[in-house]
Amino acid sequence: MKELAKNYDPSSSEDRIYQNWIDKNYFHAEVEPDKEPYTIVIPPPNITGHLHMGHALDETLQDILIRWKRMQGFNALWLPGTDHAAISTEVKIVNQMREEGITKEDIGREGFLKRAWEWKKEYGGTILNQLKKLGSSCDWQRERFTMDEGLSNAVLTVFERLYDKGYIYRGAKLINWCPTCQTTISDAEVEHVDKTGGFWHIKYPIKGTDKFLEFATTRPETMLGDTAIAVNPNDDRYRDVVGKTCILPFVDREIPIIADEYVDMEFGTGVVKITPAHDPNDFEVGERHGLEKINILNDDGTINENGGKFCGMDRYEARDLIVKELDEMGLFIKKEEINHAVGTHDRCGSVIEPLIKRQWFVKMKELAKPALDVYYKGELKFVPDRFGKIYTHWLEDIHDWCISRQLWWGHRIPAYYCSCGETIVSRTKPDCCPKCGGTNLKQDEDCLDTWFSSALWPFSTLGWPEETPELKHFYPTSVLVTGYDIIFFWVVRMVFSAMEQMGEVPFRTVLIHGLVRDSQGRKMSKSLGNGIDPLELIAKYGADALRLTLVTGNAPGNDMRFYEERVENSRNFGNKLWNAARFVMMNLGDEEPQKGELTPADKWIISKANTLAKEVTANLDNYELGIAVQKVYDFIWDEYCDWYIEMVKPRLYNKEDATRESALWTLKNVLMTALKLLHPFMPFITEEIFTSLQSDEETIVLAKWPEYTEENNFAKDEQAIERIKEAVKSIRNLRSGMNVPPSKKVKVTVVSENADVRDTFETGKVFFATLAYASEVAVQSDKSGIGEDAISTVIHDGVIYMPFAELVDVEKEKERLTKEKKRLEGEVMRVEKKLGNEGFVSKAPQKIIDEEKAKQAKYTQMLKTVEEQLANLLNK
RNA sequence: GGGAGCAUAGCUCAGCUGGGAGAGCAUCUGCCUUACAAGCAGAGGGUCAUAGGUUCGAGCCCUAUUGUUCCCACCA
Repeated sequence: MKELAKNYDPSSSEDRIYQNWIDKNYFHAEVEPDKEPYTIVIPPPNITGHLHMGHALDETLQDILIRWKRMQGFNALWLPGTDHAAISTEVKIVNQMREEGITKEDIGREGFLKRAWEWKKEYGGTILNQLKKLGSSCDWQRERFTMDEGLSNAVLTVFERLYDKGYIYRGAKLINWCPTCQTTISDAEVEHVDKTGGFWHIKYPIKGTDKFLEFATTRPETMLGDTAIAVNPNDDRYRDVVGKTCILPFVDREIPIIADEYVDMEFGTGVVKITPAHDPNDFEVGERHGLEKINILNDDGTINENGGKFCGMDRYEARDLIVKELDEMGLFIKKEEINHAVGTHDRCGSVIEPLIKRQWFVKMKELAKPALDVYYKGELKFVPDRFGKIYTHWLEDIHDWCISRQLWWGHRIPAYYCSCGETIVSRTKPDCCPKCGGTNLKQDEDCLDTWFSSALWPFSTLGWPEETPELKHFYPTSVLVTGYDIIFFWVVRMVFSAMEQMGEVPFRTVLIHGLVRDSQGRKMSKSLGNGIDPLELIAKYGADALRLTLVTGNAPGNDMRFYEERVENSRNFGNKLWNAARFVMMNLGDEEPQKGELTPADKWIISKANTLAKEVTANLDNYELGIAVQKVYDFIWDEYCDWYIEMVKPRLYNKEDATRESALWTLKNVLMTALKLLHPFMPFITEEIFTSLQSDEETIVLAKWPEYTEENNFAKDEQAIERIKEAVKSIRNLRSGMNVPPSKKVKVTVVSENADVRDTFETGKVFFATLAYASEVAVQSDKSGIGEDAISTVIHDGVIYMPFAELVDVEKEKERLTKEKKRLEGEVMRVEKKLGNEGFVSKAPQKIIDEEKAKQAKYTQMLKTVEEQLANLLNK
């Protein structure tokens, strides 16, 4: 027998247990064609990342599913890996270099990449090691990285294929430019932030008249790129000026006054300046009217040579100066404050400048269709379902995806330009130009959007484009677990990529979770400094406690507020379980108990555990993880610890008791079932107890998941024990009301005319006595031998008497019984009203009616007994 | 301008297909009962946002309203 500490200490065991799992290779999944696969690919964290609460939640959910399915006998594969995170990583390295006084240009592309790979080697594994602390049962032998050779090959293959099919094209379009990161970004990466800003009212002189056209703008500096002024064609105010021109100050350009439906007559003055090169709407207007597109910005956000004398100034500096000079010219009218949505870069927060650049795009309309179809056909499900709407809305209103980035860290675009003007897209560098035969080919300088490679993750990680056995066996994956915040970035792109390349969904279900917020409901963020470090919590309370906290009391898709007190409670639960196990082991000693004859109490807990297995499995099947774990928690704490263990104590302490061994057997076996049901949620402590209880050679990781069986269903015994529990509660309530300490034990007499009830209490006499703090228990059919002044409490089909004469305060007793009478009268009335309702009796299901009838009988009987008791009291 | 979520005990939240309102924390009372004081036993506390409707029956379904949070969107 092992000596076990009184308090469970996760820090002393978790790392050891995890190492053992790794050594034994439990998490590795081989291709086994006979076994049904269950696959999850991890949302690859960035190599720059550190484990935060969001990861902890995401990984916990995945680990629960994987561990559960593994126990169910599936060939469970959880494939881990990391994302190269193009911008994040590049920015990080550039910053690091800046501290050393080096720039990218100093060391060149090759030098930079060399450095980046070194950085990856050093820090890229950090987050994965942190995942291990959580207990994640990933197959580490299958770890992948988005820039692995195989995955890079997948990227190039997809690029080439999409290009050949005409889905990828290069063109000069209006794109989102981040002047800080100096790269394009996709629409999904633009975050619209409401800001108050200036709204400058300006007027331009109309040529050939002494009139002006007044308009307002939030970005005065873009006037340098204006190529028209627009009004609504139906606007009578401006009918006569359409077709005339304005003179653009500073650059002295003559720009036409045009009419376009886009202009809202109601808004402002009904006049809009048109800058096709720097605004998406204006771009469209420009296309319709054949306007010139003049780019006035450099990549760093300064004004370029098209800005005349403002050339070289930062755009904001130029803005102020332009307004000032317009004022001097008498063209500035006023400045208002306005609240409007400003596009910012979600990574660095800089204001995005729309501008025209030649970039690579994916044509999305057609690719989106199959991704929508699979959702509407039900081949792809979201849990909860409402997130399907977010998914479809995005796909239905999709724009072409700008995939080129002006970065070095990432997959370089496999396009080669010949001096003859030919563009060749090829996975490998062509020897010569197929058109002119020239050998002076230059590869495109840009890299691909990070999400281009993560979009392929569910199949590239399994070996695609090679037809590997893994791909055949494990694809499509079973479920994808992720937060609602990356549906656009990732989920959407994985689905259309998979549909195009594999012709099949990448996963059947998307399980969406919410955000982990701080105790005040704010997002955890670096800038607020309100982040809670999961690793610190693990060190303090253990990974099991953190996991339990993250999964308890939270419905799928909903955000959760995080309180450390909740982790404390989870830790306490672990300790409770630990002590229950300690109790079992102390009593087991070295025995291996035989089943023997089971008592009603044994059957009751076995039956409860049996039902539990059924319900927990059903909840997990429906992704109701929080409900599932709550049930296991309640079973262990309330039923197993607070009732069953207390019930069997007298049998254990009496070595002569004939049912002692069956008590031990039941204690152990029910505990085993509970441990297994809990294992996916709290893997470490369950393994620690399991191996202590069973043997070090076995593991709960591969234990068989409990299943409901008919032979373990004991409805009658459940009912009997519930009746005793009810009586115990009633007695405790009574004693507590009179402030009787548990140490004061008295004779308890159960009086019932019902033979079954007498039998129940007779059989459970010993533990009933313990639970009810009784010195002895008598069970009889009438009141004979009970003192006149005994106090009583009414139970279903009986009365319980205790000799508390000296403690009884007659007035208080009257009050108590009157209150009880009132309560029961209420119950009887409610039930009778229900049963007297013709509509209820004729329409409600029979089961419900029967239940109500049983209640009617019970409460009527109890009411009658209480009335008798009360009458007796009044007679005194 | 569209779309979605949330509103349940003092606090934070569960409540799965409609069938007598739950948990954790907090509060109050009594217990160091030989597994556990990170514990045990008991108690108080809710017109389930408001108003209608459907139903024999509504926290749950429908409609409207109020408050709140979030997402999407090109009103300069």
